[in-house]
Amino acid sequence: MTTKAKVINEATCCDVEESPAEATAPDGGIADAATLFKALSDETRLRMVQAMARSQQELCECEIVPQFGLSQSTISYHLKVLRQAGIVECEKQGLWTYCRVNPRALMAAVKTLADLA
Amino acid sequence: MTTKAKVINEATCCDVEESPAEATAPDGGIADAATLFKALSDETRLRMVQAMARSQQELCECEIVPQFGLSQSTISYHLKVLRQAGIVECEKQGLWTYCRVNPRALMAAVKTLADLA
DNA sequence: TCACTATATTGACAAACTTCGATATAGTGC
DNA sequence: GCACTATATCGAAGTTTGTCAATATAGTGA
Repeated sequence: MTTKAKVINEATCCDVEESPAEATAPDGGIADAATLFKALSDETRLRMVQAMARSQQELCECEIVPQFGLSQSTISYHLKVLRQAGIVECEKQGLWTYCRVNPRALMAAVKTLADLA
Repeated sequence: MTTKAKVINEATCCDVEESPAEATAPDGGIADAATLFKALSDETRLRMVQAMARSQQELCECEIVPQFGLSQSTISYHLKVLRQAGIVECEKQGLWTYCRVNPRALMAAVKTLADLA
């Protein structure tokens, strides 16, 4: 590896040969982690997840809508983003859709982050 | 709380009185958490953090640039985002800027995530 | 001083995201 | 069937993000 310590007495700093192998290596799930963090990067979605986490029961989407002052279609969109990232799981029961946090997805993110710290 | 369990025998689901107090309450740092996750939501930035975490020494920005196939200004931009989110810390030494991960910021994110799981 | 190096900033542009209203889909109950 | 409810999807508008080339700023060393 060409990792370089703080040695000031060097001519130039940037004569590092490129290592695309490392850059494009199958880094375990960095792309997945990015998707996950992107889903969590919106304040509304974070609050939605928080509401689900705090509720002991599964939350119905129609209970979420009035709490956020956003249109139903917007909430539905955010829920979709969260579902696609695997952060929440929803179950349809007749007309209603019940949602809950998927702790395993969050814990995977925790692990990724902890490895970077 | 009007949190509702899975009780199917109800007329309508949505006669929940709005509770903006709960929605706009001073939720400890949800906005900060969103900023932090936003900084981590880009694959390039995640890889940059990963590179810094893996390197035992502090990394010089000029070492990062050739590894990502992106322009110097783009890398500089991403570094700025990471710095502003508190995820990395940089130190200028003459011409070079040395960067390292700030584990405390990452651990704060870990805590936020774990609380949601 | 001058040439060179590393980094930051600016302006432009395309792509992606967030939001809405309108509309579509589908279950419930009369 | 019909009216009503809950969700999903679509299309449009406005905002934000990621990227680059060009340029600016600043340190180094002859």
